[in-house]
Amino acid sequence: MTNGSTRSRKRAGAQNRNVTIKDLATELGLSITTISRALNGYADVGEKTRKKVVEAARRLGYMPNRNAQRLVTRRTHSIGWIQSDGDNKYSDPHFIEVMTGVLREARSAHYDILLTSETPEREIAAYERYVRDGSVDGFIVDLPRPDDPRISFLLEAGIPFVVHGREARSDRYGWVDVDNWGNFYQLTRLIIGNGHKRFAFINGDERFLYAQVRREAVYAALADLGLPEDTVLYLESTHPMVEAGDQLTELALAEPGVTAFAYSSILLATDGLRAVTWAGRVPGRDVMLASMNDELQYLNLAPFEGQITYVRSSLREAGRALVAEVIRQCERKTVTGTLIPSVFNLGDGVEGEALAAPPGQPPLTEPARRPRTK
Amino acid sequence: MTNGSTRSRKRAGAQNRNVTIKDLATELGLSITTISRALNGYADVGEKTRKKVVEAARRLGYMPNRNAQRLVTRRTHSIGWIQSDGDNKYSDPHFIEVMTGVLREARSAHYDILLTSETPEREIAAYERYVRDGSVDGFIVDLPRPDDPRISFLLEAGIPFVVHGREARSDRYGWVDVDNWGNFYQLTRLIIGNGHKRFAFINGDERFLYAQVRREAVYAALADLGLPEDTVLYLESTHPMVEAGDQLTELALAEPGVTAFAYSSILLATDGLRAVTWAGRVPGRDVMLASMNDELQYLNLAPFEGQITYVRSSLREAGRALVAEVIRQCERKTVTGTLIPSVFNLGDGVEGEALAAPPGQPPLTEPARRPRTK
DNA sequence: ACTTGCTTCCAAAACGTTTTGGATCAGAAT
DNA sequence: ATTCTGATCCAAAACGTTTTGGAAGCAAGT
Repeated sequence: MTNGSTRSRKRAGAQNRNVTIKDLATELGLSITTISRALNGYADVGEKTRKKVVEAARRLGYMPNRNAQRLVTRRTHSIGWIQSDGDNKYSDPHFIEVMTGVLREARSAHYDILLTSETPEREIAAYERYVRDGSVDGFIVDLPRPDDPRISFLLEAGIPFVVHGREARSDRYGWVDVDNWGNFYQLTRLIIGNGHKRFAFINGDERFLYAQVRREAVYAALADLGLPEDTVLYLESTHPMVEAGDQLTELALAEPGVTAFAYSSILLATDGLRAVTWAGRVPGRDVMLASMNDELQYLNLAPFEGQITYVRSSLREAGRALVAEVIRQCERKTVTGTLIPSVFNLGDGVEGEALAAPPGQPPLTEPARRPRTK
Repeated sequence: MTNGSTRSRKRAGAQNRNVTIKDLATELGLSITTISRALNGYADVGEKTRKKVVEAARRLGYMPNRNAQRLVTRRTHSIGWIQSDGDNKYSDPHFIEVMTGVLREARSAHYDILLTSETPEREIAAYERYVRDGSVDGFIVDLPRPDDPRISFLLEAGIPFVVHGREARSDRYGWVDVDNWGNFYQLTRLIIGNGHKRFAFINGDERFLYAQVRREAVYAALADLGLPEDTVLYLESTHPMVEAGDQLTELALAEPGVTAFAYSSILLATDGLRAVTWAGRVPGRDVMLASMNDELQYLNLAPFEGQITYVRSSLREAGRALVAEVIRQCERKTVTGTLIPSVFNLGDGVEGEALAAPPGQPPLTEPARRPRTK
């Protein structure tokens, strides 16, 4: 496939050996022990000699060999991200958003990210291999599914990992999540509280837990409000760019009585806004759009100002928290959960009083999804 | 920012040492030398003992420690991708597309990808560090710019690398590229050949070489056809999702005499098609759309069938070729260039005879951009 | 004078591989 | 009988760090 090979030429190949700790030792007439301990900030090396060592290290351009360090310390200072090659989820702009945060935090913590794709069959084995052969210290697991086999395995194997999301076992591992349940419970109340009798909910891919939790939350809110289930017209988009928001919105517009739209992604919502406008409806007057907004960095929301009610939360912040948590886990052996904050942003003409959840309602920070009876 | 920490709990922490080559040696009563050479397929170990060794290795779940291997062989079997944290280019869906190919080829070649983001100031230093400290064997450089300092540095330092794109020095390093020049030269001829007197060209970000080459090609084609420069209305989109194709297309529609549109990305083109349709024009009848199509995996082109003339080329294939080339370079010290093939796909009612380039025209496989006099 | 304690340094072992330079032995060639 | 030739194995060194368990020197306390 990659034919068309053209030129060919030898490379210089200057096989210059790197400067090692031993070079510094002979240069300064010290032992390699002292060099090592000086550079690593131990207290048992004199202040004047430490100065000399760090000066010489900088002057000779010394750079510790990370493989030697890893071999002896049994810590790699790098964490793995194994992408399932089967699904197309990482062509999703949301993936990039959290990866941006991951890379940024990793850099500032002096950790590396090992990115791999693996076929579903070999995926589990890859998790074991990468930690057993000394490639990584731990993993980040994105987009958990119900009874996710990756989580089962990693828990069983005792390998450090953090999950972007929660499920039934989330008190046993480190996680980072947004309050999916609370946010969509609230969005539903908001829509109903603004007088809409029927609305469409265009959700994300139900194979993933976050989408299931959001669906539960919407139906739970309706139940708590004493409204029938068909108050919501439920639609699903497996990919924000394959099944675009405008097509699904047009579908919903054809249904009688639908005057509001809830979206699981701001990408779906902006597409939906276009369809709504096209159909001659005016948001804030005769129609209401509400959405989760994951703050995709490339998306300019200015043109949609005031036309979409959204609750925003930063996926990039989640990415940062993910690597912070997995590092914490590698270094202190404790697992903790982190909730990324969300903030509501009401569109023009939208009343927000429904946001104050009345007593007796389920807590907004519902820790796990409530299984829905089929 | 990542407040809301909740639970905390100790982890099991079974500090079980991994099985090493030494364990195999004592288990089988052989020397570690023999184990190593048996596993690595050397000829100086008997066939029966080799059988025993691989069987024992599988039985005990032996996995070679990669850091020990890397330390002694001075080869890491992993390649680096350093992303500039300053620009937003990797929120571009095109990035994901090539990364998909990169990861796939890396996996099948048993290489790892080290992904990092780095601030522009420290970027160059990072390239040196990652290869000097034994983290990676070489690099993939994406989206080269004019006189790209990364290329200058990597050439100077003699570090293995491959560039996704070509420029003046491209005979001195390994590269993978699509025929940007030829493709846009041809697209221009195609538009003119189909009777259009004026057209808009909505290009990508001119900070990157690929966009500059495409602009050169369009103007070169016009010059070769004896047409004035203002035959083309030149527009630039710095990001396919920030400056969307529909807005720029509406802008072009307002210009007098514009009946055709060329796009640097299929994302811009599909947006543009929407704007054109909105304006009541019909592709194939009174308007023509032409585009580069990078085969984004999530993009469903079926709804646009026949309405856009495009030349498609696989970014995923380019990704595969990139890691293949950098591996080849690490192992055989030769640099070669690879041209990813392109194929034209004419829209409804579009005549393709202009595609046969008349003699005297510049070759379609123009190796580098022609500097345009300012 | 003798111990104690503190500061500053270091030799040697260890981490888990690969590779070098033989050693051993059987059978074939001389 | 001796040498030669493969075939099969191995001891030891090396890769570049960190860490362990002191040693040396010196001042202060007894």
